[in-house]
Amino acid sequence: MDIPQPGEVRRPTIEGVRRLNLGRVLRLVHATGGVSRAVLTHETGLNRSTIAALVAELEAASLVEEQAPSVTGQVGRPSPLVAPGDRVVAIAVTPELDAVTAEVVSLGGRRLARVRREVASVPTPEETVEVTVSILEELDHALRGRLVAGIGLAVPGLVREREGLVVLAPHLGWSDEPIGQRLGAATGLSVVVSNDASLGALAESRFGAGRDVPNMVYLHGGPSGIGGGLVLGNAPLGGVDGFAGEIGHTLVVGSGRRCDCGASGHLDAEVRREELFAALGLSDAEGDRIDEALREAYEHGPSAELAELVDRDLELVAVAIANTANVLNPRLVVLGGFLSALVVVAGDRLRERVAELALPGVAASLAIEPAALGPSHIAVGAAELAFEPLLDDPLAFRFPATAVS
Amino acid sequence: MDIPQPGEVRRPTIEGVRRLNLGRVLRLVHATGGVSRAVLTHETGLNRSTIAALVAELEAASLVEEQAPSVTGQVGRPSPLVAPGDRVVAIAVTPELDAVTAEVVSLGGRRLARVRREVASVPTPEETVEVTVSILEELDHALRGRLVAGIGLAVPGLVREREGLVVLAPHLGWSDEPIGQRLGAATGLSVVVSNDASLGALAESRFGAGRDVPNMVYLHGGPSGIGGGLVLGNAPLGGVDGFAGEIGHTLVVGSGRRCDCGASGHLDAEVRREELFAALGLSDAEGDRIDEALREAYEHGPSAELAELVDRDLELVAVAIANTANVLNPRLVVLGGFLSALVVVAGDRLRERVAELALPGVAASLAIEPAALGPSHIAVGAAELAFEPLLDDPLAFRFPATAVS
DNA sequence: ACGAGTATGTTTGCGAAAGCAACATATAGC
DNA sequence: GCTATATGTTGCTTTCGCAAACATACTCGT
Repeated sequence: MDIPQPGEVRRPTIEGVRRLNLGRVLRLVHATGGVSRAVLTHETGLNRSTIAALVAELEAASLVEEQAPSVTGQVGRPSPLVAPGDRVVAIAVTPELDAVTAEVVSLGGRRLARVRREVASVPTPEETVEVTVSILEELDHALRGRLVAGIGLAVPGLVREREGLVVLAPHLGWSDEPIGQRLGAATGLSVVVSNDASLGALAESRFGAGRDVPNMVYLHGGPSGIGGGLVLGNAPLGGVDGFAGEIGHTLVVGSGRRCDCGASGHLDAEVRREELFAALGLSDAEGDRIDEALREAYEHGPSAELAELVDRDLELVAVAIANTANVLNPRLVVLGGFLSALVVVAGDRLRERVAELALPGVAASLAIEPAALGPSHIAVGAAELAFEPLLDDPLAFRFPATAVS
Repeated sequence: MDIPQPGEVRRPTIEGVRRLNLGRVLRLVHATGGVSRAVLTHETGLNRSTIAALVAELEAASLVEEQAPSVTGQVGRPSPLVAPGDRVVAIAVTPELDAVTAEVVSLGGRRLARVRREVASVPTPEETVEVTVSILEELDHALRGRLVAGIGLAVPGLVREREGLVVLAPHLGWSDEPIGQRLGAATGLSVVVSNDASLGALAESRFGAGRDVPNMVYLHGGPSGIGGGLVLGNAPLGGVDGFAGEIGHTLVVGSGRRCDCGASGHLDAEVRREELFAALGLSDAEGDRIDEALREAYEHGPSAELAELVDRDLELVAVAIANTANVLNPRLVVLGGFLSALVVVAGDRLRERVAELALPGVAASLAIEPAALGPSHIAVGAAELAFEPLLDDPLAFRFPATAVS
């Protein structure tokens, strides 16, 4: 249920080593979607015989499957492919203003099913639980015989991760909702709750633009404002309560507009999705088309109004990135949601401004990229979080009985 | 030589477990300055017999010493005290505008010797190396027979830690100086170089206000401006190059004064030590008396000019803290240098303003405290950093031959 | 002063886990 | 079909931490 905090020391007994190694192997299989045993050997630095034993143990637990070696054309005995077990899945739930969506994601990251259930009005926590349960019943056939590692719930707002508590989600109108507990009780599954942008960060870090980059900052522009997430040293940084990453609430202009949080001049208040959508003539529902629409507008020469808005947004985002980069010295900043559109049409100008605003050394090793994953990346991150306890200690993990047929 | 990055996995072999446990024990002995074997047993969760073996191994390497049990008045057989070996030391070097200081710090944190050598003009890297070598010769008697773990060099500026390279230290007039390498060659010792505020953060985290607080932000107001350091998950966060923590270069007012770094409105440009010193009638050399002087001024009622300056500084520091806290969600912010004086005279107002400016959840779990260590805490942090490789892998560590008599 | 109770140190044997070496096997290249 | 190469497989060895039994030194109560 917990995200392992960096610095939390695993019990350093001999069995602890086994658990660690099992976790490392399963993590590699999960991250790659399937690797040869030879690669596992090289990647972990462990002995051939040890890897064989570890894989056998994971296979006995149906967490991985060994498959015939693929034809590689390489010299030497072919190494069998170790693939994620297709019975193991996690469920990602995303409540939005007009719908609740649940997706079934397999170990290895394949999306097996997706059900979006529209709701008449902004869903309450109770409705979210109800709808989720109902979707799970609908998905019964797809889940029969599967091992469900848990549910990951992505909420646009402040979430106290340890307790599964939504402290404040202004756009959903939720406050102090112990939704993790409720959804857990209703489904019999273990539930992890997190901020949507933090989950986007996790997804981009593991499968997207941040692959192989250990120190990354993610900025997400969503319908409910600008959020962010941090991945430092390959681990998601949650902070004390799991609130970390709220880069939207950084001062970017003096005496600026009033922010929802009470302060003024925050990025979240100054750079608004609605404004960009209005300037482009896009409706709210066409959120996924923003990259394309903005690029088209720029190909034909943007209107003066649009150009001015983009320039202003760019400048303010540059300030926020420079501030954050000076504090964290990351290798990469990834922009997602409607912010990725800004990088697509004017990435070089953004990079230029950040280079001017950030400390020279910091700017020199900083890359700025648009998100590589599609709009469903938040679900991927939510599933990822739900898989985490399993990946940390594969054999100790107990799948809930209800989900096993 | 490297700071271990969180997420860097130690080779998980069986000998790796031993190394890890030896490190944990030595770290505990170092952090406490001496503990009973019984406490080590409870603290590590290891078996009595295991602890006995580990301590014996560390003792054989003269890293620790077992001493007669102290009279405790407790039931049961008394447990022998495990103290840091008094032969093991690190050397902290701090070049300043008008002097170079070297201190000998023993494992366990006791300061054994301190030599401050004044220089006529701001020391160049070459002079710093020369003076350090000369101080070490002077300290020869104190170092005879000791095991010197290494040198920690604290520099006010941007330091690429991995390479021991000072990228830019404006106040010393250094840029792109590979001082780590040079000082290493001149002394035959391994040298680690870091930013002074980052080292202050490390010291406060291990021995000061941040004891037992895993997530901490440190803000240091020194003669060369405002720097900072981060300790997250008990580990110092350096970022990609070791530049992380530059909270002084965060936007706190729109269209403000020009900062040395080229941007405007940064905390470092807006809150100046000189201004506070001038308002208090303090000379630059009386830096250590600032807490006292400001408190005295406030006891007698501050002048209108002073009160206005403090209020302004307070407000700007509050903005920087709120921004940083929203991004990192730490448990504690520690203010050092002249900034600690602000907390001492007006801590409650500062806390109040931060509570208004930061997100409610973030502010709720945030404490703001003045630094608990004296002005020499940067040296303590530098020694700490020099000890790090030894604490990480005690038996693999090889002391340089030159220092062993 | 002496025994009971308690916490800890010490010794010994055991089990778990990873490494290693020798052998077996499957591929590419000639 | 032979050789070189890379990998899987098997059995043995080493390291390490743990548990249990015993030894030791202290407090407390009588």
